Amino acid sequence: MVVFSQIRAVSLREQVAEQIRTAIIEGRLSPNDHIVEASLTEQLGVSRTPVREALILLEREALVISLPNRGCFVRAFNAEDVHALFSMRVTLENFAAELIIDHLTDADYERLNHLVEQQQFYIQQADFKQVRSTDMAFHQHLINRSEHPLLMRNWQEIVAQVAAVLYVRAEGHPNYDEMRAIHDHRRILEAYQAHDLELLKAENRRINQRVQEECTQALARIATPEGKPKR
Amino acid sequence: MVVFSQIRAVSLREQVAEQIRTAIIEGRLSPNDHIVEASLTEQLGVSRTPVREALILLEREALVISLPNRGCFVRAFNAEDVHALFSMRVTLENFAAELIIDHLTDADYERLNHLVEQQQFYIQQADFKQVRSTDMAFHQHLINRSEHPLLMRNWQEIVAQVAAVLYVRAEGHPNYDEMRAIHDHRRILEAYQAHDLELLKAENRRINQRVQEECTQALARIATPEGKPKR
DNA sequence: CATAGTCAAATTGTATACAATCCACAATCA
DNA sequence: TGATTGTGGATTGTATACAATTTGACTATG
Repeated sequence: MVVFSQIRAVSLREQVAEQIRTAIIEGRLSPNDHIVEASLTEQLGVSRTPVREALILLEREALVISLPNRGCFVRAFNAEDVHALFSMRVTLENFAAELIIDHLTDADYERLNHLVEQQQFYIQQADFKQVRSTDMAFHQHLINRSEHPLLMRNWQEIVAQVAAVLYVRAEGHPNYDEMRAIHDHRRILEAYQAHDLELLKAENRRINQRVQEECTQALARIATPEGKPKR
Repeated sequence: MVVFSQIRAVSLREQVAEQIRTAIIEGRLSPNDHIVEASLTEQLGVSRTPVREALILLEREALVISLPNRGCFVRAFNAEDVHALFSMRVTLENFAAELIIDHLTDADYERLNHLVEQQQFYIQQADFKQVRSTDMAFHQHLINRSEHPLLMRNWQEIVAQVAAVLYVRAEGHPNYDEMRAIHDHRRILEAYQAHDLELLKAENRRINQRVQEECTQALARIATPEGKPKR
């Protein structure tokens, strides 16, 4: 008899990490910004210890870069980074595809279709935060369905980077056609339902290739002259 | 005039992490062991802060599991974990293969052949620590050659787990034929030199499949009755 | 006998204090 | 003037002190 859901205390470390992560993804912290521990300590009302520990987590997600005795800087993505990011994403998504293509249930398709419709709705509402969120949920569902702990872990580590880069696309590519994602997702679903692994992989490659190019272009448009962490 | 080589300060955090990592890989810390911060503080002669930070790093490598307010426990691998580990390893190695198969130079082949010969030498010397080390160096060289930062990062995160599991194989599979690895590596090199990506991928799958089975068997042999972290 | 309540020991989580390091800029000298 | 060398302030790295949580044994109680 399952009535209650798990309660878990979430440590300050995690809360701090989540706040910084969101700030980076939403662009409130800009690339190459120096993250000073003492400043976060003040703003968040916690001591330096959880702040430091949060920064160690974020360094592992490659959202910040830590230089010894100099501190943490918000990661700046260049074209090569974006390429690496999306090529890894394809690799992981295609791995997930191999694992799940013959195991998706009607409930999965229902859920995935629902997410696509929801995303379309949010596009019409011009609520782009929710658009990103449902978009990510679509991909996340496929990954989770693999029930592969390492895959899910590695995915989690790049998903924040992807989000950060997609924010850049939104900035530097204002007239981006959000409906493309809807069509992409539908084609992915069709390939899954046809149990056509090769088609699916090709679609994933094609889509990520395109998104990568969009991000790279956006990146070039808002090109920051400086390249490396400064202060 | 180059006289001196670079000095880089390596933080206590990293040193502590390295010590714990090695202890786990070499089996001096056993699965499900409770890692008490205060105890490490004494043994290593540093304060709790770098110890805590090192444990956060190791948790990301999935070598330890941290339970809130209860502490860190040495990761225990079961058959599913081993399966997940090696399937991810194949995925990453095959991704690397795609990236580098047409870009390996004579210097690369020379280096790789040298590593194989070196490994064979250490097998004859029965120096199994060095055998593991050169074996890993072979795979590491291929990964590094991809120059794909995310791939190298993800690889780094599973390499310690692989090492820990291979230690289990050594324990529970004492009459393991070390020469198999030599043949495997030669076949990998042949596939690379033939520029036959599909053959290469198949070899990787076959090899990892076999190693996985060996590890699973070894695991079953030294089966610890208890399953979950206790204390 | 089973259940609930209480408390102490161990351990982790957090805050703060102190030491080491880095960097910018002034001071010095050829 | 230009290069090099002190010096101070800011910032991170480390140590330690204090608070919160968990756990298990023990007791009380029906």
